[in-house]
Amino acid sequence: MNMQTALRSVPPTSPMVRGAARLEASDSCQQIALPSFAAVESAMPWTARRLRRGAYLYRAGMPSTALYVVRFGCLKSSLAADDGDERVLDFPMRGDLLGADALAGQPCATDVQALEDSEVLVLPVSDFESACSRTPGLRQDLYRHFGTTLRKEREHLMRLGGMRAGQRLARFLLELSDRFAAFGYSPRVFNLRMSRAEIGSYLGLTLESVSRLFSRLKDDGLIRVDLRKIELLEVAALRAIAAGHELPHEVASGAVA
Amino acid sequence: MNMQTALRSVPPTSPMVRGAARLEASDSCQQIALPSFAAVESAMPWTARRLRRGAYLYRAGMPSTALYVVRFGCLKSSLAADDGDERVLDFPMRGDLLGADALAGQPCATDVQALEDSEVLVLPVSDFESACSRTPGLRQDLYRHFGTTLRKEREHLMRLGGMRAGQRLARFLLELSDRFAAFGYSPRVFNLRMSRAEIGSYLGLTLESVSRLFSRLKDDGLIRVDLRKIELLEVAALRAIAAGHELPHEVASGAVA
DNA sequence: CGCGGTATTGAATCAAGTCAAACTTCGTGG
DNA sequence: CCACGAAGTTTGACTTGATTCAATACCGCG
Repeated sequence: MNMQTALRSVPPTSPMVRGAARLEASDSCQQIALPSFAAVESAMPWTARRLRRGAYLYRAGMPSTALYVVRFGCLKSSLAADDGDERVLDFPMRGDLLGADALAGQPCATDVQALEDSEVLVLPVSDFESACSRTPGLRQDLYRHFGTTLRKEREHLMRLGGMRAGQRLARFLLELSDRFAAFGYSPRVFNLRMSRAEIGSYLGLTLESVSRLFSRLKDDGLIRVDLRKIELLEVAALRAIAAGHELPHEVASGAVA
Repeated sequence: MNMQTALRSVPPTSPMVRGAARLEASDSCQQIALPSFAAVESAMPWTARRLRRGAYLYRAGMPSTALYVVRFGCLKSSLAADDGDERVLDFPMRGDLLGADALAGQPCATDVQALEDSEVLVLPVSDFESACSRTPGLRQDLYRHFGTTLRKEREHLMRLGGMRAGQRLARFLLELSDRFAAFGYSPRVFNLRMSRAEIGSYLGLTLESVSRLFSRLKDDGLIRVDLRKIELLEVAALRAIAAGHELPHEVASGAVA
């Protein structure tokens, strides 16, 4: 397909896009999804693949040939509903594992598109599977990955069913905050990589509702928001909203405690 | 339908509930989730466990020790939202695999309760894991299982986000119909095992809405419904609704066939 | 028989969606 | 570098689908 597009336009600094086995511990990308990955004894060939903003890693229906671990950037996995328009399922970021359908020998189930310039580690499925057969720890990691993925989906289900719009958005912001924090970035100030429409699709809301909710949070002094620049001002209050306490009513008029 | 094996209650003294390795092909329970399970060469100890209506297979937070495959019956997996009330995540039935958290060494993530008298196959996790290490096919099945589970969750996500209430219920009914059909039961006439409240929780609706929607479908002549007894009369029209075409307008007015 | 859990139905309310318009930002190419 | 058009965002007015509250009916069961 479009292998050429973003494939190996590798940084001039590192001539080695290919490697085998053990990555340095500092390469934290796989630490999260596959902690024991670095400990794999046998050679495990891998490739890096760069994606420009807007480029697709793969699309639904394509034969799946590899697993991917996000090294940096932010992507969007989505699926076209039968009524045509897309529904956003997740925003994979550093450390997230993608393309697990490959393990089941099934075609790609979703579209995955880069929201900003990103890079993923490519793990050919056959290599991975054979590594799995040799390495219980890797299997374990994989199970854990599936477990946490399912858990996240479940939580997402909770969000969509029976949760007010404000609650959903508050959760979304806090989740993003946590993820950025885990990367060592600021949990209070960050840039959204996705549009209002994409957030809305993810949360089961319209883009207008998302916009309105942002404005509301801003008016209430809980966040600062300018386009995609976000700053969380009252995390405690946000947590309260996320927990369902719609508003402790006139939260902190002056109390920044 | 419920084979005699079902009649073995579970007195601790009964040696008959234990077995090893290859189950008969007729024991279709694992065919669905784990096709190659029956082909496992080495001994794979298993136990059957019966659950009375209302009994819990496990509860969220409990240490997980085994995988389960439903042999017959209908269960409910749910999770208490932080606001207290429970959210139904799934209605596992024959062939469905439960408790995959065990593989990741994590505690049970959900509550699982029997909606009617049910039986599950118990597969101790250590045995299962060792069988996995020896049997690529079993691993493959497992991957496939995770793949389809994720796919189902995704579909469920689609339902909850951006889908009208009528659409959700229509989908729910058709999905049930398909599952029953796969079991060899009638896809047109069946009994709901769950209450309106549970359906509502599953679909992200209130029980009143569910009730109303049932009545509406009945009035429109698409289904016959009496409490939990369901008969699908106009499957095509239901599919149309499920697909988003709200109503092909005055469907078959007169055809109560 | 009457009781408790379950289901249906109605009326009023409200949250979120829809439609529409104005405005800002961003990227592209002149 | 600026201008332009496309895309993204905000905001308003209005509509509506679904919830909420509440009353009633029903089934199954002891």
